[in-house]
Amino acid sequence: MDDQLSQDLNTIPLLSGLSARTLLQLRGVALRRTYAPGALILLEGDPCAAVFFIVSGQARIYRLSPQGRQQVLATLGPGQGFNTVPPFVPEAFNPASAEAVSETAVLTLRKEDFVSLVRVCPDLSWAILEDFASRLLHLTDLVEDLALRSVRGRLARFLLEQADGLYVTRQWTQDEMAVHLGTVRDVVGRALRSLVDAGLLRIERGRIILLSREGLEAETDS
Amino acid sequence: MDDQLSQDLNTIPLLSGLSARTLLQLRGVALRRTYAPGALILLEGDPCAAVFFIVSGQARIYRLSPQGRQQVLATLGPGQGFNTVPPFVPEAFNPASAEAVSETAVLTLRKEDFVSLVRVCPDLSWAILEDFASRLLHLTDLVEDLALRSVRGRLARFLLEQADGLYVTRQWTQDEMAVHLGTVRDVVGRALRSLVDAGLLRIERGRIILLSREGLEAETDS
DNA sequence: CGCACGCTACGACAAAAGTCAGGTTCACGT
DNA sequence: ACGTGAACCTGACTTTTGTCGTAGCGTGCG
Repeated sequence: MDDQLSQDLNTIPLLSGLSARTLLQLRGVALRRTYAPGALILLEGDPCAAVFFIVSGQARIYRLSPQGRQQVLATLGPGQGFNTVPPFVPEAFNPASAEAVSETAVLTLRKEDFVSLVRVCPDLSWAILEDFASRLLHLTDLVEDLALRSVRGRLARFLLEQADGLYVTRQWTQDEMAVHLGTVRDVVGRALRSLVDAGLLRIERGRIILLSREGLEAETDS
Repeated sequence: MDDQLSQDLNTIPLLSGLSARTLLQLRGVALRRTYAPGALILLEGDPCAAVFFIVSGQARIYRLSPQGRQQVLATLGPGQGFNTVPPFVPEAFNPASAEAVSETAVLTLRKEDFVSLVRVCPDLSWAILEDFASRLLHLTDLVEDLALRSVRGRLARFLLEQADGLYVTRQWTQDEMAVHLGTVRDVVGRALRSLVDAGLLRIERGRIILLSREGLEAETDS
């Protein structure tokens, strides 16, 4: 019983807690797929056919504007699910696009299978409630950011979030930051420089050093 | 059994579908309160003590910036609930402020009562899932609006949404629109005028007339 | 009637955000 | 070594957004 699919299921907290009986059922309907880096997993506006859970790799969830600008809603890693919202509303369309950041493996469930699973399993429905709740909070923060803060303020917040202590080690390109902050590369570049000029940051190859968390916190408002 | 509380419960779809037994339980723990127009119902950042359901009136849910600017997240009417999210996350703080728009009556449940109610009642938890799902979609749209559209575009979308056919009858002040659109009064004023100049709107006392829904749809992108 | 108040109009201005073009650096593969 | 492309820097420029002060206009009320 510890084949590929079982291992995959174990990496997904939402599903791994299910009863042995439900798991057995699940094995019959779950499908495993992999995507190359950059591959489109689903397109916003399409009818919702399935829900996804990431086994390995990362996926970026985003919206596109008519002009082609992006806004990232979330970047998800192993164990997290996406496109789990539309099954619960009457007209089920994918609310956002998703693409693989790195080589990414997912489990998919047809919408109907997912819904009936949730119906019979209170634990699962509770887990999804918690998931939705935290996503609502996250989106609310994002809305506040976009509506009430300048790019500079958003960038400061973003860096504070990303930083592990004083160091942001993950390599972010300005373009990536831009789509997270709801703006464009050039503007991120300027904002970064202006924070550097203000003595709040230092940029070295491959990482960013926060010289003053307090200073950045202050930039946060406005 | 058809006292005040029963009537109140009946106006709330989320709760009215509960079993007679659960309802009885509910009657013991639900509290009725009323708020004058403009009264603050809850303040963002405070520890979450209770969840709310509107019996009559309206409530505006919003976030405040350090500078005092607002962003409205939702305006809710009878039957709808708010502050229902924090009970599902580990550290429960009110995610937003709420104030009564008109004279407003609410039922409140202590967080713990609400949670145990959800735990024992699958119908309720399903209903909340649906509620959360539609709120996630709504917030996602809001994020796209704020990140990817100009004020002009947002205003166009807003008016199209508000309009019943070609007429927006509800009296919106520019200030109210501004807090919905994540901007300030002056800017809404300018955007309105520019849409009027473009021949897409006419403004009469007490209402706004959309002269061309197609034209406004076009303004929608950007 | 006259006054206060809320809402709006308008113009001038400042700041922020977005756009564009040219040039630099650096990693990578041939 | 060389070319290529991605990422980034830079400055100039436009547009959008935000801010301010002043003024008009209607409604309601003493």
